[in-house]
Amino acid sequence: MAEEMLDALDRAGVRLTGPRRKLAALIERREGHFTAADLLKDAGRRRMGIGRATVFRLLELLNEQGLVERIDLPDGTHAYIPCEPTHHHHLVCLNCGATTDVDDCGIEAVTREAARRSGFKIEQHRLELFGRCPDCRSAN
Amino acid sequence: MAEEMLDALDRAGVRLTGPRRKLAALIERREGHFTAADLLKDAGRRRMGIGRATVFRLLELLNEQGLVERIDLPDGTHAYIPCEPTHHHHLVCLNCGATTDVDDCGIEAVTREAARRSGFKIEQHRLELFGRCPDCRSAN
DNA sequence: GGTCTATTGATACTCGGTATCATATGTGTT
DNA sequence: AACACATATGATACCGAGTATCAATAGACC
Repeated sequence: MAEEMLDALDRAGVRLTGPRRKLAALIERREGHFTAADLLKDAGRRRMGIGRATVFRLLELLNEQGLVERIDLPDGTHAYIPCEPTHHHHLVCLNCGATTDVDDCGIEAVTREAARRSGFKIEQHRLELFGRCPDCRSAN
Repeated sequence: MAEEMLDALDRAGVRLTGPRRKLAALIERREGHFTAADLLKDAGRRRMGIGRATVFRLLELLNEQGLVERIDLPDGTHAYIPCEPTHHHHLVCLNCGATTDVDDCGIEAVTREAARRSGFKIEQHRLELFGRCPDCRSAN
């Protein structure tokens, strides 16, 4: 997955620098959602000497490439999650933070119906689902 | 609608203070979504002498009562919108910021399907729709 | 009107993210 | 393999949204 990110960066025509490689590796080992601060702390613990700005810059790049998305947690805070660069929605475990992608699932029909009722022309939508992942369900 | 807010505050058992009444009136005259800074500026222009903290505190109260919701705009910024205290979703005009509420529209089926595919137990969801409102569509 | 607690505004602070800028480092070229 | 130069970097300062603190104020009930 770090490979995937580096490939995408390459394709985007930006440089494959040391800090970017290291950060991609750190993102790879993360599970569930994380914040920029989490990544920065990971890097700090390993004495990687990576600056705050660099972390935000990489996250922005990856976001542009669709490999990372910023989501709004129910508590109002932001987090980043690694994902596939196709249109999809996120399922977030409220207990452990694990995330999965789900594709369409019939949202199109919903947006069409909402458009019909409201007279709006709908151009974008965002759907976020929150709950318990299978592990956390069985763990209790 | 300002009445509605004041009633809700009363029901919530908090005091109906001057600043709260004034802010409720300001929210009433707003169209579309607004930020805390917008409200504060409104209040400042009218020399109401209302503090920053008070604005945030009222928005939080109204949010608890379901009369205001915080949404995440596509550009990543936050805004507040006045709304009804029932479960619903928001349609936001990308051009003028107008918002409308839409109710279920078949989302239940989508979450059920997503739950089936992923094994998650879904407890909450958030759907935000963005597009052009009827006025902005016809206005070009 | 008086009392007492909730609320207020000022201020300082935190936190996520961005702007700036001199220095360092990838990368395409030779 | 070294060159040149644009791109990326880290330090620092900054910004805007939101929260914590706290002495002063003002609703609400008697």
